[in-house]
Amino acid sequence: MYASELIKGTLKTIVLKLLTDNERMYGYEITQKVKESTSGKIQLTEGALYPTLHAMEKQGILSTEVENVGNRIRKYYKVTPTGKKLADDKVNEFSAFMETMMILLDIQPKLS
Amino acid sequence: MYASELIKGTLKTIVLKLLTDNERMYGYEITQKVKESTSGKIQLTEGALYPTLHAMEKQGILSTEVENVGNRIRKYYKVTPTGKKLADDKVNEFSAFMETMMILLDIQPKLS
DNA sequence: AAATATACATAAGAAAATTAGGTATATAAA
DNA sequence: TTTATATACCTAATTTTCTTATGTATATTT
Repeated sequence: MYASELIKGTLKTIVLKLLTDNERMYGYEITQKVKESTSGKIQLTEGALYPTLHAMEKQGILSTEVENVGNRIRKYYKVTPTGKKLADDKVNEFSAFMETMMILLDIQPKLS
Repeated sequence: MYASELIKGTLKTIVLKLLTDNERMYGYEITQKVKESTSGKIQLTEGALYPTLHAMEKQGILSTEVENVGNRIRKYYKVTPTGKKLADDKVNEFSAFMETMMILLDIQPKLS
């Protein structure tokens, strides 16, 4: 796990990226997907995720579809067209930010 | 300029890196150096920097030397031995974090 | 039967930054 | 020469964002 301060500010970017790649996902699914694809190094907390999802819906970045799975409720999120543009911008911005930080901290990326 | 939320959490790492490379620097100098070497893309605000410097001194990460330059005061900061270890850790952690984010966001670093 | 996993949610508090203000000297421009 | 900009420090109120804690409820595994 990384120091939480590092992860700060990247939540929206991560959510938008996952939702552009996956058509629709529900909150809990997002937490599990991030945990899995980062080998547990990034773990989104529900206390941070849910309020952010609600805010993004309110802002028209995401839309929702509620479904009943058995007796449980499941709330799927999708990116709106507005959200798609924002997703691109956010990912590109993070990419550029990384380039800048690599220069500033004098670090090289691992080649894969 | 990057969205401020992106830069959040990186302030201490940036300060520690600069101070390990430069022996000693004063607050204003740090803001200018960062601005210059990122072509203005990262601009530290004094309201964020000074309280952080004070906190780091209190924690034994940095030590200070006050000097008079003309009629003005200048407060130089240096990393303590404790700070040197932390600087390494912080930079390595950010580096690892970037690797993780590159996988998660599916972005490649520019080769230089 | 109890513990863990799934799945949502909110609310109090902490942490970290922004914004805005304050003091003061030095230098460049109008 | 006065005004604006640059240098150089600082703090305080507010905002933003996250953590921690808690709550509800069903499903599944031990």
